Amino acid sequence: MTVPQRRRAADASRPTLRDVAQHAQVSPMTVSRALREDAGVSAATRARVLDAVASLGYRPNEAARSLRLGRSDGLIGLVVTNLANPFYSQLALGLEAALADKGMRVMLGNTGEDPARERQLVHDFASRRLDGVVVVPASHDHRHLAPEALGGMPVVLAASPPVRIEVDAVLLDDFGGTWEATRQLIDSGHHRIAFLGLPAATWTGSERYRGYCAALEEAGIPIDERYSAYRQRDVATAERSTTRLLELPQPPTAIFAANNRNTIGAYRAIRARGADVTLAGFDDFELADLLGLPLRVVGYDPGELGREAARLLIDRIAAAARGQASRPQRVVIPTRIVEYG
Amino acid sequence: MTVPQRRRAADASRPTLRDVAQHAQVSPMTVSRALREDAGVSAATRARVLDAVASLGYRPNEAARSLRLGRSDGLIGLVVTNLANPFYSQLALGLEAALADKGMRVMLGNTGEDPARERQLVHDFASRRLDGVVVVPASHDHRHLAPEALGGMPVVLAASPPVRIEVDAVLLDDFGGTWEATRQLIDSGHHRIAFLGLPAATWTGSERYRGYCAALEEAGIPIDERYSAYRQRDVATAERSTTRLLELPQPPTAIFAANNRNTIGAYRAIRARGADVTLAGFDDFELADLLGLPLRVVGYDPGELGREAARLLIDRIAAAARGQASRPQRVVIPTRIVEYG
DNA sequence: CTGTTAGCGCCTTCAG
DNA sequence: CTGAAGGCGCTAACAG
Repeated sequence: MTVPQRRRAADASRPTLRDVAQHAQVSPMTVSRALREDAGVSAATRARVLDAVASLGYRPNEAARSLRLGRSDGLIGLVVTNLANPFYSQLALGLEAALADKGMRVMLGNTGEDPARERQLVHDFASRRLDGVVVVPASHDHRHLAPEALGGMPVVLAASPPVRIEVDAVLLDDFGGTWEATRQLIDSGHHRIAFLGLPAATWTGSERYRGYCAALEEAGIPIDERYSAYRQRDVATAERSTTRLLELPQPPTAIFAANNRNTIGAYRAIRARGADVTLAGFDDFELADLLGLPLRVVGYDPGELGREAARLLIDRIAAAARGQASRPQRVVIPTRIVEYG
Repeated sequence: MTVPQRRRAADASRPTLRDVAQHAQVSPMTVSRALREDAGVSAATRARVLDAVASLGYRPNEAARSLRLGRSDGLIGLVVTNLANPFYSQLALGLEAALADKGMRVMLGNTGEDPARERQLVHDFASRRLDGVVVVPASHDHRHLAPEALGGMPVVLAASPPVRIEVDAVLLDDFGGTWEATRQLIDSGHHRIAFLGLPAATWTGSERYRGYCAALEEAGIPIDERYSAYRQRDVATAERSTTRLLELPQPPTAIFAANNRNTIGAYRAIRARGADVTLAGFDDFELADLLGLPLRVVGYDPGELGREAARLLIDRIAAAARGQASRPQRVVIPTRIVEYG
């Protein structure tokens, strides 16, 4: 029978609570308490402990802590569809900042719009016992995102409301922002307004289309399908769709683009043809003011989405820890119209 | 004496390996082996195990695994200065993608250019026993980033080479890219070329300035300090600095901007004054082609930085696991000149 | 091929 | 105010 070694050899591994205890001539328990400021440790002892911690360069092992506590220590997952999109990276930054304030961290996952990958990621996050997860869903049916399916891990959706599950969500005022911008186009005398849309199956896509339709309807302008049949996600496709719109016998005099990809694609097409069309779109973006074309965008603070998601998640986690279950909340981030050019 | 309860009550906690073992009528060890495809489990047993896993919805507890193995399971830290900058978010995306391929994950940290926060983040990551960390340093002295100071956690620097420590690094061809772009400005007949720089204490700032100086020197053009004394990080400051340059008695006929913030700031100033100045800069950016001004940029693939960092780190981690220590590597991502307008 | 033993580092519970 | 015991879920090292 071999003697089990207390430490896995003299490798570069960090000192443990035991080492600190030995160094400070106290029991491990006392060190643990001293470090967590658990009332009931004399000032003198605490000082000795902190001294030992400093001189050994001790840092607690989060894995052990997690295991013992049954939860990760302040780790939140973030699942987005495309981090290269400034919208999501700013959301990530807002989330990171809000959590870092509370000593928490973000674990990152990118789905590339693939629902299978989304499912895989949240399950992995659940395995890792993260305290919670913020998801910008790529899927339409969210049942795999239910906390009950994830070992009780709280979930907050961002940019899209829950479907077939009940969880908190942070949303943009997709409908209202689009409605307002469209109304302003109408007010400036436009009647033939085209809509350059996102895939209709997406929440943002359909809400923004709804806002557009509502504004037209309200003004008594019939919705002409020829002006709204194009649904695309990337700049190149948006550009082609716009070109087709501009080639109609009676081209639109204004275009509302459902997001920054579409706005930029539309801009490229308009500029390439030197067309006389007024452009408006959802999402503000850098350099929007320098395009040399009157442009009206629906702006908002993407970081705020992240910060609000953090808030909802932290509240939810705290409630769960107390065994409380409250009704899912829904927060809407306001939008504002910004005019350029 | 109380009976210690095996499970912490009937809460929403996930089934454990033991539960699976019981369900499959085998020992926990067998389940462990079956799941990790550790050779030496009969096909029949494995099938029973997998069955039990499926019916219980079992997922391994990563915290326990980490604790037992003394390392986190495929977790890499990423510390950047500003995730809102597309450069870093694309780097993050490249890293995430490269790691996800190997079942690994990224933990995110944003320093906001604050060295104190950088130090805090890497130490926290070390506490969490991450397998390694990629850092875009905000600090100038990197001793706090030495693996020896971090419990042996491997470190890879990005965008900036190590100072006072020896670790792997992924760099851009800051010098070469700038040199080439400046040379091209000279070749097109420019003599009074201004340099709109980053803080001189930064690696990228000084390397790019060096490239600019080298090109001028090579062409026999003396370096005129009045054309290169401005060093700034954000668009607004760059715009003001450019305006000052344009107001010189003998304004420059061309400007090289050290990064996309400076290029955009310069563009704003040039456009506001309707100045006749040729613009070039480091970093490609969206809409660069639509500014309606001839523009030459030093382009490269930011995602490649992340992917290369992943590669270096994975190699380093594997080597460390084998107890090998090889010389630090340095990878340089090539740049290319892109012309617009 | 499968099971037993022991312990990773920490914290909850109970004794002193 | 401090210490001892024990176990969170998993797996390396030994039996059988």
